[in-house]
Amino acid sequence: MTIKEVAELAGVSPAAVSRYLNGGSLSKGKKDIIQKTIEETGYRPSVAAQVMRTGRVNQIGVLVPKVNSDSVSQVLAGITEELQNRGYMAVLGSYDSEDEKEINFLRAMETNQAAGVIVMAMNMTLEKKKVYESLSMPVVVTGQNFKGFSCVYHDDYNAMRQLMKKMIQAGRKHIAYIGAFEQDLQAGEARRRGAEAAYVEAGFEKKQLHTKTVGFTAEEGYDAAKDILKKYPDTDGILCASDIIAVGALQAIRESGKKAGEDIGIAGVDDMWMDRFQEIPLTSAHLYFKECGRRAAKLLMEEIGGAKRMKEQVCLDFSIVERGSL
Amino acid sequence: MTIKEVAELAGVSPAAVSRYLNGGSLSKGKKDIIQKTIEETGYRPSVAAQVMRTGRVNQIGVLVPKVNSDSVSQVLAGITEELQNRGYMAVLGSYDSEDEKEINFLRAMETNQAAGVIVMAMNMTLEKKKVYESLSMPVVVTGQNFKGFSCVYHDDYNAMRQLMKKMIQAGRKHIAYIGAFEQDLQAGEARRRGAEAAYVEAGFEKKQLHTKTVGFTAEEGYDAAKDILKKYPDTDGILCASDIIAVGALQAIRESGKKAGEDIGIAGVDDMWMDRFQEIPLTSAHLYFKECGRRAAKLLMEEIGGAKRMKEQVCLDFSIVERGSL
DNA sequence: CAAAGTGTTGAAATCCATTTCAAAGGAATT
DNA sequence: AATTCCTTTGAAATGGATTTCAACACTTTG
Repeated sequence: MTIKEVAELAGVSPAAVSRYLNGGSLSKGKKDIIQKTIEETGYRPSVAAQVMRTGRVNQIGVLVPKVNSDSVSQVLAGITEELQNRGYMAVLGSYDSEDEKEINFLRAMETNQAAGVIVMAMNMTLEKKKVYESLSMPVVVTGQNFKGFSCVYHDDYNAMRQLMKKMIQAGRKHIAYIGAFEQDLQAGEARRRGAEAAYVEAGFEKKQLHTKTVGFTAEEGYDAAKDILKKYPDTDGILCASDIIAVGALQAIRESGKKAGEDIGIAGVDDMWMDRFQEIPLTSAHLYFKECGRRAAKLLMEEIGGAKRMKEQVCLDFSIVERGSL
Repeated sequence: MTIKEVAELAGVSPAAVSRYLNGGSLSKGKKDIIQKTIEETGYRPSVAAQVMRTGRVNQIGVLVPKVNSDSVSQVLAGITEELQNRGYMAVLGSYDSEDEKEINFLRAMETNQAAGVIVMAMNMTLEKKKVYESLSMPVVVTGQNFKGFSCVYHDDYNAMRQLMKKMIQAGRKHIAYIGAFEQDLQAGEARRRGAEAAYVEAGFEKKQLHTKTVGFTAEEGYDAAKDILKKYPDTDGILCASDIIAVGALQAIRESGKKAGEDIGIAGVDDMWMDRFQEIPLTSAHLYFKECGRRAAKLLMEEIGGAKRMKEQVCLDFSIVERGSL
């Protein structure tokens, strides 16, 4: 079923049908007959032809790290929700620090004439930066502040700073920090700095803060905490860069015979659903992941619409959820 | 940069360039000059024009429930991985029991001329079934066995049957079952039947099995378990339709003053990463979610390639991971 | 040496909707 | 009645690739 056939059936020109679909000037009589014909035939215009002619596609490339964390899928959910509401679709690309694949995806999106791209936090190389800058479509970055692009990210620095502050307020003296690298490279960095800042602000010396940096898994959190507890038996507080890591650390604390929340304070970031179902409900910083995705999508829509001239850096708020594990 | 311009620069016809790109017959000399020209110009053919002409798009619609569980994103990861490897892209649609949106997405995929659709488990209404059957492209369903379509799903029935068997073997006599509805409607049903089957096979009477059915959240698992423990204080085993539910139930057990794994056996399904970090490591049935996604994508590719005539129902295996909570 | 077969080539048709342009009709103004 | 000004309309151009078809060059065969 093509526009031509519909036009013939309705006894009008294809141009008239096109105008009907796109809101051009048209007499009432023709409008009616065309509407009727379209309904009867179930005609839907060919997207390919439309793209061909107009050069506009209602698709957005979304580049996602393979890391299968809850936060990633929440951001993704936020993105798709917002895109869907605005009549756009998300085309998914996942990467796992394979730069080549990532670049291929971006290039593919470009030749697909996608309207834009949303990229979830990733480590940026110089080569990739060039590719991003060369893209002919707007780009929005989530999860980190990436100069030169619109971004939506969390206040990782202050979230962790606050947590550290609270932990110190809770009377902890010998604190360790288990940080995270991988993916959220920049976020991991910001969280570490936040922890250090509060630590130093409280009058401690920076070198007293035992720090370990691990991947985003409970296993590694477990190993790190085990190690810390062995090396520094007087540790009475463990701050983790994420709840996943904290869950691992909790296990290590448990095995050490000490009690989390009493002998050893602990906290993480992300406010995952299982936090309140830990033996000692886990204190955490709630980050608004879904909102992050939504905002990113909104920002992109604005850039696509041309309403926005300047890149915008959105730093999302957080809230500390105290559950007694400090 | 169009094919025409490239052709002119290379001193050949557009047809020759097209043949170069698509592997038609071409003399060595022309191949070389065309390759050189394409490299120099960075030409990439317009996807829209290709679709227009060939009617084929390397895009697959993927319909995902909004439920933000780990398993869903694992399946999704499997799907995108496989699709990407084969040069296809996933276009994401998420729904939340809003039939209309779901149907819209399918129709949109159809007019986009997507090569196929993968649908993650969902509850099927008669109206929707009609839509699915009317689609002009192949469909693969994951997470449930849906007559008339190719499917990849888990052996939910036997997974739960085995777990129940093991729980009974562990000496538990007063067992409760917390089932799940929502999304995986069929899977939830199969799991319940599996639990009941093993229960009856062991010589118990079906009505003795206290059953509750809840949503896919730890909160509801907690509430249900709390309720069960209050109503039936002699309960010594709780089998849960998912680990998420089990995590909630564990909390209820903890609060009741009893000890999981000793006073009360417990197990779930999904083998989530946090299972081994529970106070009492949680026994579970490992389901191969990523593989599920991969298989679904493979199946779809076969249908698209036309290699396959018959619909295929793939039932994936599972494996019980005993961790001592029974 | 003619005939048949093989492999290259480019011109032109095709896919389907949008948009420009000019024509035509009708209403309003002089 | 003549002119101007809208509005409505369809013919035709357009976008960028693929593919058919016929022509051509070159081998191979009889």
